[in-house]
Amino acid sequence: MTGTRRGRPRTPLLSRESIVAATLQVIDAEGTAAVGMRSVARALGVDAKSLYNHVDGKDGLLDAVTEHLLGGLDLPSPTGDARHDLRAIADSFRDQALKHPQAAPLVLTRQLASLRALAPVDAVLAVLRDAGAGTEEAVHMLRMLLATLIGTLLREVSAAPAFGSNDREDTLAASGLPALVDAAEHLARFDREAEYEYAVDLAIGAVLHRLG
Amino acid sequence: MTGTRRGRPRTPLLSRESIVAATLQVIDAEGTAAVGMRSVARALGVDAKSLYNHVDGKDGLLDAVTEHLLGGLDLPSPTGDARHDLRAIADSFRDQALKHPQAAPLVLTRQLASLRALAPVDAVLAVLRDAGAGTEEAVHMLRMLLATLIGTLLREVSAAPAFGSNDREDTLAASGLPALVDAAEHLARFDREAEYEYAVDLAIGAVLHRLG
DNA sequence: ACCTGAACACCGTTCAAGT
DNA sequence: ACCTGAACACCGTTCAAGT
Repeated sequence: MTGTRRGRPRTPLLSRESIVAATLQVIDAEGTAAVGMRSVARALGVDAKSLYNHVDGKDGLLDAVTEHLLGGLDLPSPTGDARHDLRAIADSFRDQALKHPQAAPLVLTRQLASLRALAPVDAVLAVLRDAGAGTEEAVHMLRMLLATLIGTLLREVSAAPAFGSNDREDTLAASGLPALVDAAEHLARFDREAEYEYAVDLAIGAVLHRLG
Repeated sequence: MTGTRRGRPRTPLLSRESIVAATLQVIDAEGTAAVGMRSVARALGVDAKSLYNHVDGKDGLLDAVTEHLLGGLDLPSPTGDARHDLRAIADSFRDQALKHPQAAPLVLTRQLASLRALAPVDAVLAVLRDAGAGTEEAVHMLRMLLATLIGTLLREVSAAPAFGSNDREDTLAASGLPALVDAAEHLARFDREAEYEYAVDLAIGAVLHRLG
């Protein structure tokens, strides 16, 4: 008979959150390439196959991490000054991405069919609408700003060509390309903060200028 | 004794170029994820280990492909009109990336310490200098334009969030986020060509506007 | 409900051979 | 010089068991 159950319920060893946390540990310590069912399970002192009870394979694991990171965004409350508000949203995006620089490519490249991803989109659209953009125009502007931000952050976490951080000045100077030789000194330098500010301010300025 | 050699020299089965070509075949047919020493070797009718005679492991294989694609860029000759020239350079970059859409993330994210990557950089700097930018300013502008272009193209080949191609209009409308509900109709549409033009023109316009 | 043992079909890579 | 056989240390994943 299937009557009363015996034995303690035994609290589970794993949870979605503990798995996500362990994955971030692995990423911070050894990079995205080191993430695997086995390495994450090892960090939890458990067998790799156990993860399948909480997460939908390796791809689902990475989705869970991406969703967790997007959920950690803390969006600023709007002040009414469009330039300031757009910049503040971009900053909060960047802050969150740089908390786990090695994990940033996940947030910046994985497309998630999740409501988590939509809050920042809504925030940007709201600011643009308040600044006088039509709905269609606001969507174009959102996408342009997002492209610039993503391109900039990918470069900042070394997941996109920087032209500078890698190439040594003497290599550039020896290239024989005239404009490049001229600029070698500046190409060889790369100040992440300054480059971020320049790119994002220019993009935001362009959008606001178009709004008149 | 080590005298005269006997037997025909036998022309090699493989070459760096044939390997790169086979890799592109695999990528076009099954995507970057399907690239492996074994799958590429299979496409060539050869053993996986043979590739090591021509290419430095899997990473070297991907570098070779990236370098090949960058080498295929055909840069336009400058006309003296900065807006037109910058746009033409961006277009040639995009054309090359879209020849193998599945391979595009390679060119857009791998950083290559190769002279091949420097020709387009020189071209952009030359146009900016001619338009009156100082060397340091030109480098900042180059990097901003590159970030926008890379972000845009990554999205175009579905390697970055698009907010639209994936999310269905009804999902967006049901999100409860007011600005997003308002724009749901436009967010659900995504015209690659139009979005590319909007983003790149806005970025180029911003740079030229700053140059006065 | 949650964890694991056995098992499967994969990987990239080295190194000593073969021609 | 170039290709391969044998071998190694890895992967992700399924499924039937155990508690």
